[in-house]
Amino acid sequence: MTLRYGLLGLLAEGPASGYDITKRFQETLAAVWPASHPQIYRELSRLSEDGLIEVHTTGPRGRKEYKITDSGLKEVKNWLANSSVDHIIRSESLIRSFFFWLIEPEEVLKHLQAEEKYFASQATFYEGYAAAKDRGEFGTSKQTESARITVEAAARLNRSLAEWAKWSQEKLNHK
Amino acid sequence: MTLRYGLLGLLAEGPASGYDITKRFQETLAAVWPASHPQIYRELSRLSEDGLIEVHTTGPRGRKEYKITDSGLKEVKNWLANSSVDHIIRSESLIRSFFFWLIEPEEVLKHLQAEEKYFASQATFYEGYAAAKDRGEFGTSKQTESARITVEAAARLNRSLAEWAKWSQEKLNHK
DNA sequence: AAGCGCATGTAAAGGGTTACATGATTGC
DNA sequence: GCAATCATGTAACCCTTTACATGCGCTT
Repeated sequence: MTLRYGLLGLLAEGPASGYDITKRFQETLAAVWPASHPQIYRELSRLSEDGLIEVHTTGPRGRKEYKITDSGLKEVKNWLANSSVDHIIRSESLIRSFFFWLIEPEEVLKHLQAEEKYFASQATFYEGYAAAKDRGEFGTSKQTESARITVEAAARLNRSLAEWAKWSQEKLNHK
Repeated sequence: MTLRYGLLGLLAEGPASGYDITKRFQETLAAVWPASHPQIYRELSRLSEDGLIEVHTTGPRGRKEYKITDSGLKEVKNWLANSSVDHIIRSESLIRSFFFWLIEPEEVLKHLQAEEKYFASQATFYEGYAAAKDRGEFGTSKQTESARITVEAAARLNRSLAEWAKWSQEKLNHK
């Protein structure tokens, strides 16, 4: 159901087509909830069937702009305010660490170095994004303020995983 | 494919039945990669078909103990050493934050308080677990050392999300 | 007129959850 | 004898990914 609410949330900002939303998802939400275009188009059809969104305008090349309906807006708000949070997190990166004992320490170190580099570069990216938002480069709308909070989480998560990878290397070296 | 390698990894420690592995998954890997028993039984059948594991002994109540084969062991090791890491992380908790602007600040604060509490309690749990491991309560095997690294990640992740939730509340209050 | 990017979709296959179902053994 | 727990599985459904498919519009 999460994708459903993600789409409603994006449409709450204003009308958009499946294509627009796909791009928006890639740009902003891919870090916390990836979604591919077939999935998005299908879910938009369902939302439309259920009356939570409706076709606003049609453009060239069969472009369909969707608009959120009143019941759709009610639905997202209710999700945000009253539903319980699903805390499940899956990380291939972390499950791998559980099995490090199966390979040679040198290979583990090599792996952890690459992981540290990856997470650090991600963290740096989000930290820079956060700083730009703080300088006001994306305006001061409510939406921007919420996005700032999400970016903070992405930055912190990646930074702490980078530090974890570093800590793990030290742990392996000192014994 | 990740579940597949997770099962092979657990079986690399020694023979176990689907039931045993389900429990083991619940206890140790649920934090980083949840798996339900139907999924596990199905994957074990496939692994057996593919010759990566084999039935070792059969016990009471149709209990089947599986044992990893040489090619199975080769397969996990190869996964760990040579395959590229999938860094995708999905978090409903974080995608929600992107849409905070849709609800009242008081509701956001209430929500963030609950989130902070949840993540902090998880963090405390894993930190305690890590401390127990450091006191040697789980022995000093290679497996324990790897698990220690995974637990460290779980602790850090949850701690940083708890801090993020706290930071977000302050951010909302100071403006 | 050719090629690129816009824009929308379908199809197939696999991953994952939830509910249902069954029977055996152990402990009280 | 009864209840709890062990132990395995099937079925139905939904979510997600990857590959395939198509046609329009703009730019060069």
